[in-house]
This record gives sequence, structure tokens and C-alpha cells, in this order.
Amino acid sequence: MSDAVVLDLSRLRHSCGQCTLRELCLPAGIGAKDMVQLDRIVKRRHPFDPKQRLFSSGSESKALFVAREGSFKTVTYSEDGQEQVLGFHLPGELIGLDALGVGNHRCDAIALEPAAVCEVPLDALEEVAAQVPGLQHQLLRIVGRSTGLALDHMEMLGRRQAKARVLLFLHGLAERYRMLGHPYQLIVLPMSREDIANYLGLVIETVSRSFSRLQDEGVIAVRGRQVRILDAARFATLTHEAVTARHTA
Amino acid sequence: MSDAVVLDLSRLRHSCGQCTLRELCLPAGIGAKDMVQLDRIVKRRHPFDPKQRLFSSGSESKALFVAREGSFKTVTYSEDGQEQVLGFHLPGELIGLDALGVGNHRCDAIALEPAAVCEVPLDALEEVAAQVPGLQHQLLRIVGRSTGLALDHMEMLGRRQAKARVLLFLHGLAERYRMLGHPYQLIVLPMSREDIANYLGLVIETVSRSFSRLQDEGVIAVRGRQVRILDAARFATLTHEAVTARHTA
DNA sequence: GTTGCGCGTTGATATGGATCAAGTTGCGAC
DNA sequence: GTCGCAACTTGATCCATATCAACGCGCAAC
Repeated sequence: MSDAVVLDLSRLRHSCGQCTLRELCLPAGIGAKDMVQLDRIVKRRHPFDPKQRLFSSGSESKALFVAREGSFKTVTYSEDGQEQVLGFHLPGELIGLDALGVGNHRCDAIALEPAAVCEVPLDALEEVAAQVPGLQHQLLRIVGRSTGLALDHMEMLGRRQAKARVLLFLHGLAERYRMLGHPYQLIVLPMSREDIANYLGLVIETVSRSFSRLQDEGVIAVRGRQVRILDAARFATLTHEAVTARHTA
Repeated sequence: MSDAVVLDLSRLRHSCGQCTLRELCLPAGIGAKDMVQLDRIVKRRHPFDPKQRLFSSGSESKALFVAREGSFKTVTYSEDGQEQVLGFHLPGELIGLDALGVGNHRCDAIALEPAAVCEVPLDALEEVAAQVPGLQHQLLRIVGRSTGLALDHMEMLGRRQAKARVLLFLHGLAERYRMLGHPYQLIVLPMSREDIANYLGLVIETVSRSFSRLQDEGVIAVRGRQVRILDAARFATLTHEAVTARHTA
């Protein structure tokens, strides 16, 4: 998290105070003039209903998106229609990097709740990036970070027990919410149990049981999609153990 | 695969004829002069012994690498030293994109066999990219594609049967070798069963059994690390079924 | 209120793959 | 050659999680 805010962005783009894209301009020490230029290319797209698609697999990619309000999931489908959840995108996080490689999206982005996004046209972005020194570098950094998220996901899926996966999932979410300025204690899950199960490579019953057991142990309190971390220390310990222990031990 | 070769690279960089990085210069229609400039920044680093590290987690990232000869694996370690294999890098494929986000590597790259790499210093690359129009775009494309590989990996790990994972793994490898100009029928695995198991989220016994069963069915012939695809049609069918069928059905 | 339905939880059983254990094969050292 | 060791295979057993099934809760429609 950037500690020193060089420029007061909130005057220019009030809703992007905790926006991932903010890093496109700020830390590189870009002047206000350049930043206005960047700001100009960003479009706002407002109403997304739950289950509505932001983009679909195969469609041409012309822009990056940032979830402004509401969360999204990205998914792929096998030919028989089976969904595979690839990731979740909380408010302030980037969506659409998957298409950078080929120009076409290779997954669907679906709103989990009523949502709104900022849209950054790729051609305009690259144009600005060519002019503004440092922006191109920031772009690469951001893309790289999203790769990091994918790595986290893989570490979660790699031969871990169900409870460990759920713990890591919750921990990751809590961490991300914290980065976005939310209180750490209470997490309101924007996604269904089914999405979680799919994401973690489990079935929903197993996810449900894992939640229940963690609740039995007094670590968290679960009420539907509200998850409260009761014993932060124990939560951290268990998560740590989850990272450490694998089947092989 | 690029069908039309605009420029005869082999005269300039003879060993990069099927190099991933070739796309950095070729398809954007870059002139010979610019390409020479790009070529100039590439260093060659020769001898890597098996198990030797190209870079380690936490180390500062100053370059991208391309496996020129020999293959690599990338891994992370949990605190108790457990290895988690993130991916394999065949000759001609990129290594080191993981660090773009933060400037430090978040995994180790380890040679699986005697190897040699090309090294592309990041600062020089970005400098050239700023000057050469189109190169920056290509860079993003390549980074994006590597994200695609991570997605493939996740699809493999997401609640699939062991045999399906192995099939998808073999299919993916075969596909990549084909892209690199190798004959499709015979695959020589550069990695151990243990690495495969780790990558697929299985134990080595299960991987071994999956190989054996596929051999029993006459689909492949396994002799140590040599895998021959005997019945390409059936192999394709089974792989297709593997993609289609999940536990949930 | 009642009905219906999506979503989540809980319990009983089945099974795929992990674990434990014992070979087998390959290969370099000598 | 055979010794020794690492890599791989194969078999028997066990266990975590999938599967099957029933139930509860919240909420919107009426």
C-alpha cells in the first residue's frame, strides 16, 4: 500500500480513491497534467444487474475494467456447460487482463451483485502510456500482480485439505478487503457457496461443513454470507498451519 | 503460430528461431534497424546444471529469461519447505514474468536438465519498448499469454479426476512441443514423476498408476520419461472427455 | 397468513486417491 | 560384473471428500 499520496486524486476522480488503477499514475510521480490526460480516457459504465455479463469468452477485448461498485467473478465453461470459477474481483480491483495476450477474452466476467465499473479503453491507454513515462512500467506491474493472484489460487488448489482451502480463501479475502479499507473483522461474501466451492475445487457441502466446523471451534461466526472473525489470533494460526501442512506433511 | 516470417531472424540470432521473444519484434512489422537494437540488449547465459537455480524467491528481478536449451520448473515453498510446482518452461519459453508486479521474484526457477538461457534486462527492454512502437503492445500480449497458462493450470486442478489431470497435462505438453516444432508423437518428459504429481495436485503413485492405466488402454506407451502417443484419436477423445467431465458431471 | 423456491446446512454412505509397504528398473561408481 | 541408490511401479488398506438424501430457513408472490 502506498504510504505517501503525492497528489490528491479525490478532487479529480472522487470514486477512485482506493482504485487499483490509481497506481497507474501516482507512484511514478506523474504530474497533474499527465494525470488529467489519463483521467480523460476513463469511461464510466453504470448499471449491472446480478448475473449480468461484463464480457464473454471469445469477445474482442477493447478495454480494461475496474469494479467500482459491486463484485464480479470470472469463469470459464467446459463444453458441457460446466462452470469453472477463476477468480473474484472486489470493488476497486481490475478485470479483463486475461485478454491482453490474444486480444480476445478467454473467460466470462459476471456481476455477483448490482455493480458499476470504470472502463479504460486499451488503445487510448496504450497511447497515453507511450507518452507518459513510467506509466508503461506501472502497467506491467499491475499485470504482474494479477499473475500473483493466480499463483495464490493455484497454491490453494494444490493438494490441500478442504478446511485449509477455506481458511486460505477467507484469509485472502479478508486481506484484500483490508487493502481496500474495509474493517477486517467482518466479511460479507459477495458470492454463493457454490461459487466458493467451484473456486476451491470442492463441492458446496464440503465448503458448508468447513464453515460450520470453523464456527464450532469458535474461530469465526457464520450467518449466511456474513462471516465474522471472532478469534483473529487463532484464525491467523490456523491459516498459517494451513499454509504449512499438506497431505504429504 | 506466425505463418509469415517477415524477416529472417536466423541470420541475426540463430538460436532464437522458435523463440517466444521473437514475437516481441516480428509481427508488429518492425524494421531491421529497430530489431537490431532489441537484439543488442539480449545476453546469453550458458551453463546451468540440473537443479541449479536461475533465480530465487525474493531476489530482485532485473531481467526476463528465455529457456534456450533445457527446461525449467518454477516452484514456491511453504515455510516447512514443502515445494509447490507452479509451472514448467520448455525450451523457447519465457521465465521470470512473476516478478513484474513487484520487482522481486515470488518463486524459484530451477533447471530440470543441463540448460542455457537468454537474458533480457528489464530496464533495457523497457527503454527499447518506449522507443519502438508496437513493442510495448507485444510485451503486454506475451505477459497476458502467460496468464493464460496459469488459467490452464487452474482448470486442471479444479475438481478433476486423476486420469483427467494427467491427460490434460500430457495434452498440454504435446501441444506446446508441437508449437516449438517437435514431432507430436513422442514426448520426452524433462521432469520427474514427483514434479508432475506436485504440479497436478496428486501424489506420485497416483500419477504412476494413471500412466499405467493409459498404457493398459493402449493410448500411450510409457517407458520412463518417454511417452509415446500410440492412438492419437483416442488420446484426443479421452482428453476431450477429461475436459468435459467433472465430478459433478 | 400459505406456497414455492433458491440457498444453505446436516447426516449417511460410497469411492477415489492418499498412505503405507514392498518390489522393480535403470544407471553410475567401482 | 555387482553394489548402491534414486526413480518409478504395483499392491493393500484407510480416510477425506464426493455423492445421495433430507431438512431448515429466508424471502418474494399471492
